[in-house]
Amino acid sequence: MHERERHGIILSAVQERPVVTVVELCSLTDASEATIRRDIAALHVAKKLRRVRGGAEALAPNPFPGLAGRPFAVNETRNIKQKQAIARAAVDMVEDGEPIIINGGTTTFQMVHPLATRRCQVFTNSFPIAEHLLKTSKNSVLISGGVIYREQNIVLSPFDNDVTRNFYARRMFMGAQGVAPLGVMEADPLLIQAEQKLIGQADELVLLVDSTKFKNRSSLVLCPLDRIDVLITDEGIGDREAAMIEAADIKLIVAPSSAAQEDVAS
Amino acid sequence: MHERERHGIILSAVQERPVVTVVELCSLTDASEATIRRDIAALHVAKKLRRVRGGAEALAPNPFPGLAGRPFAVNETRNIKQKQAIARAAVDMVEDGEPIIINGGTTTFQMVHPLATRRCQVFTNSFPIAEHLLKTSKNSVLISGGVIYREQNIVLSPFDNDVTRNFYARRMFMGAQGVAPLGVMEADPLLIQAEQKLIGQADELVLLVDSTKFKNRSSLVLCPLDRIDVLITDEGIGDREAAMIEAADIKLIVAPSSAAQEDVAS
DNA sequence: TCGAAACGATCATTGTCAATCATAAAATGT
DNA sequence: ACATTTTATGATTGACAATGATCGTTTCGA
Repeated sequence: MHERERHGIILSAVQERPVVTVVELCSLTDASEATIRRDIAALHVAKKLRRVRGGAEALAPNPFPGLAGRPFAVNETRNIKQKQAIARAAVDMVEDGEPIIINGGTTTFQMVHPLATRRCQVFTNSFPIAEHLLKTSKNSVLISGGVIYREQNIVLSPFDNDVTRNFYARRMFMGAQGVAPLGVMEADPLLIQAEQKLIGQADELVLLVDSTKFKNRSSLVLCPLDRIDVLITDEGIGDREAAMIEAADIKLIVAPSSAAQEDVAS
Repeated sequence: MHERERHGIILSAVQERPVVTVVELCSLTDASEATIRRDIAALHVAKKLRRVRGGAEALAPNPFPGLAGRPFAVNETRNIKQKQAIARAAVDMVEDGEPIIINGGTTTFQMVHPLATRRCQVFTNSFPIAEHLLKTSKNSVLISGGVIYREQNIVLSPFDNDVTRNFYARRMFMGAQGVAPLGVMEADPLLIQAEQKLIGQADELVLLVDSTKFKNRSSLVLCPLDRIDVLITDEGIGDREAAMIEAADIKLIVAPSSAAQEDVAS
């Protein structure tokens, strides 16, 4: 782990949460507290964040006040820029008025921003996505019913006969923990359940994964690769992975992450 | 939990309702009373809120407490004090851990405040209630699935086979537009549908209506009076109405509106 | 007036910080 | 090629701030 890497992790963590503690950053970066403090101090004088006792906080207030106090897990806040570019490319696929399904996740959550000016019919199992779309857009929002899991930020019914079965869309957008020749991988059994329920309610599965996900190997196989129709990722994807995707007959979309990035202030 | 985080939680809690007690903030933040007092004192000198005995209050009263960005219709925010007293009496009926059903509505919404320090299992079709309980309490929250109606602030599935049918509780708490010898009256067809779905999933129906509702005559009969088991109202109820309620074999609870009032500045 | 709740002060404990030193890897000089 | 310097990092320690618990006092309502 190099200095740049750590700084990137620290900055993305700070951007999505009001405060991040030194200890949290230690476990994120496998660095010692001393190093994290030095990093925070350096980023502080560079005016990239504000140093506070116990950790660091973002300079600008959190742009998603709806999520304050109940953020996504910290280790899922990385690669924000790539995720935003991917989410934008995903939203570019849909037309106004079109019904879509969005599965919960940190990458798919980024779709709420480009969706703010749209008027689609969105079905989701993610409470934060529903909340955000409800408050900041005119999209028609549907939510699946069931228990609201705070940690995973999803709504999941233990029963099969819920409203999910009555919604159908041409496209479903989903995230994942990892992508491998074996298939799409996910870590959390609850997320697997939630995604399984939604797969099958759409013709076309669109997978949103930043390029680091190709290196992840989670333990649970969500579905085989050939179930996926479109995969959107960022420019960090390697040739081998791209070949793997296209060999599985998946349409590969690489979201431009350089040009359209600087204007995004999250 | 660190200082900044607590301050954020305290400030958002104070903005969502006129007054927050120290004890409520303790259960929200898992901090001790001493720490909360220190935080409130610090935020007071920082002019972020006003310190009052028992807790803290917002500097500028929020005209639509709890409903940032998407308030209920303004004419439904009347009789706030009575509604809060009624809601408190309703929450007093339930024990920690008990499953309850709360139907959407402005009166039932007030239950989120006394529920903040509880740990019940709450099933609701109200998006704001679910949202609030998720963010400001440790209750287990379940939500019905379906279309989220912005105006009525409820989630309603057009299908019968949703998760609602799989949840059962001893008590259901509901509001209404009016109460007459004919039965419980409601104005909005959507609300009728939503309430109809929930009635039947509970043994006991508890109706929360402020005393002005006895004069309302809406057009739609939700259910006959004898379907109601308990009715909670405020001291403004007249003798004739009280007699009517007890004639229908309904347990009448009059929430004391004087004692618990003065701390409420709406 | 009395009792309960809230408050303020105090103190022990815990957690956080800054300074210092040791180690290892990379860069540099001989 | 070898030794030295530089740099980044991790570990240790004493100082200090934050927290939680206790206890006596004050405030408020009955």
